[in-house]
Amino acid sequence: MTDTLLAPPDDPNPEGARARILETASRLFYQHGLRGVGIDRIIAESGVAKMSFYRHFPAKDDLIRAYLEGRHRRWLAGFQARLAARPPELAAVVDILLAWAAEPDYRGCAFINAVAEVGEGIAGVAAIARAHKDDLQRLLAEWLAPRLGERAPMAARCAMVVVEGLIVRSQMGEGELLANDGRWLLQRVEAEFGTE
Amino acid sequence: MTDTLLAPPDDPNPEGARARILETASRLFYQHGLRGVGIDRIIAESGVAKMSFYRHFPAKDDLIRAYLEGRHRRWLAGFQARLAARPPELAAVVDILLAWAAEPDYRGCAFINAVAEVGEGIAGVAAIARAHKDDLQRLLAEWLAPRLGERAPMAARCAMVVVEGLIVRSQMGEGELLANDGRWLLQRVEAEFGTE
DNA sequence: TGCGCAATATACAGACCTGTCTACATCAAC
DNA sequence: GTTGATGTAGACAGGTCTGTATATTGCGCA
Repeated sequence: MTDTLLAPPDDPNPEGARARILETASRLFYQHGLRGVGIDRIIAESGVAKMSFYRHFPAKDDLIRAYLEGRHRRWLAGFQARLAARPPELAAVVDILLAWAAEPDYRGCAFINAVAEVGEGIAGVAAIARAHKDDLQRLLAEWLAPRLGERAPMAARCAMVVVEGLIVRSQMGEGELLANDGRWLLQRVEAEFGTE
Repeated sequence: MTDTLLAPPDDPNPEGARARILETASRLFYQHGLRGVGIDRIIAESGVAKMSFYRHFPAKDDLIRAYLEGRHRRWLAGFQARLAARPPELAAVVDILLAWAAEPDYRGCAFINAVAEVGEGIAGVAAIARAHKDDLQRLLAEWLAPRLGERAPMAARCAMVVVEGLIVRSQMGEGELLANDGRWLLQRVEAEFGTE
């Protein structure tokens, strides 16, 4: 299992201008925000010529969408791998989220952050973020299905509210008792939808 | 009661450069993000000269902090006024939040958004945001106290996780079943901490 | 009347940002 | 060997951003 929640890059080959640009942009965008990082910095830190950049990404917004789509795939892959390693009890979700939040460069959910920053200001961003959350909810529902049956989708929907709350509160530095509260809330969800 | 959750400005007098600047900045910063609005636009839309602006706010970051502090006071005042009008049952919180989320210019929590956008990038922003959340949690605990007694602080802490989840999910456009899920989750919290 | 203060209008400096352009190097395929 | 795709290096245009400087106006007040 990887050290970080995020699965490794699609293209592990550090050669290739496009892969290097995406890798650098992912790190910088997540850390400093979409508008907090300029093209020049991404070009400099990825060791690529400006013309190479604009050959692969006609505009900065294209890079932003590619970053979000890549992160969507990698984050979900990493999350799914960790989920699959545990029986379908929602306490596992709290463990995974809090291990993620404890990573040194943790800055919350990249998709919440992107919507919070630019809203509808960059075409496609809101749609990608929504798709990410939908896929995560679906993933949870499928994982819960063996235990909760046809009620799994409803449980996943409720769990998502708690999941978002845990992500945001840990981002705001409220790390103290999140493990207890999160575990307890999700146990309630599980109990509700697990019983007949 | 006001039409919006936000209480009216501290200085309802639209005369005075400082008040007009803050009013304009509040609207624009909330709507387009801190880095998405330039000084020039704020100056133009508030009908103020550039020198007047810099007399009141030595730098843009000072305006940003003033905006967040003002919003902190006004939002909490508006929320408290609505809470006070209802008996301390957590379903009221869901009603208030969803009425807020239904306002036409709703874009989530200004403090979550500010932290999501700039993180530690602007001095003081993270601290103001944390103070806002702490005060909100305290307010909830005090409101719940007549009903839940000494367990009110714990209930408020759990409720905050759900509150953040509801705010973020409604911001991401997931408005469908939030009322049901939110009400149900908070009823669980209430039941847990209300029984002996 | 004249002083002082707050505000206005506007020009400007210097940095940074996105995106384009030219010129050249490498290398594989046909 | 020529062609085309991919890459590097760096200058440049045009816009926007923050923040400063200059000159002027309106007004209360002594």
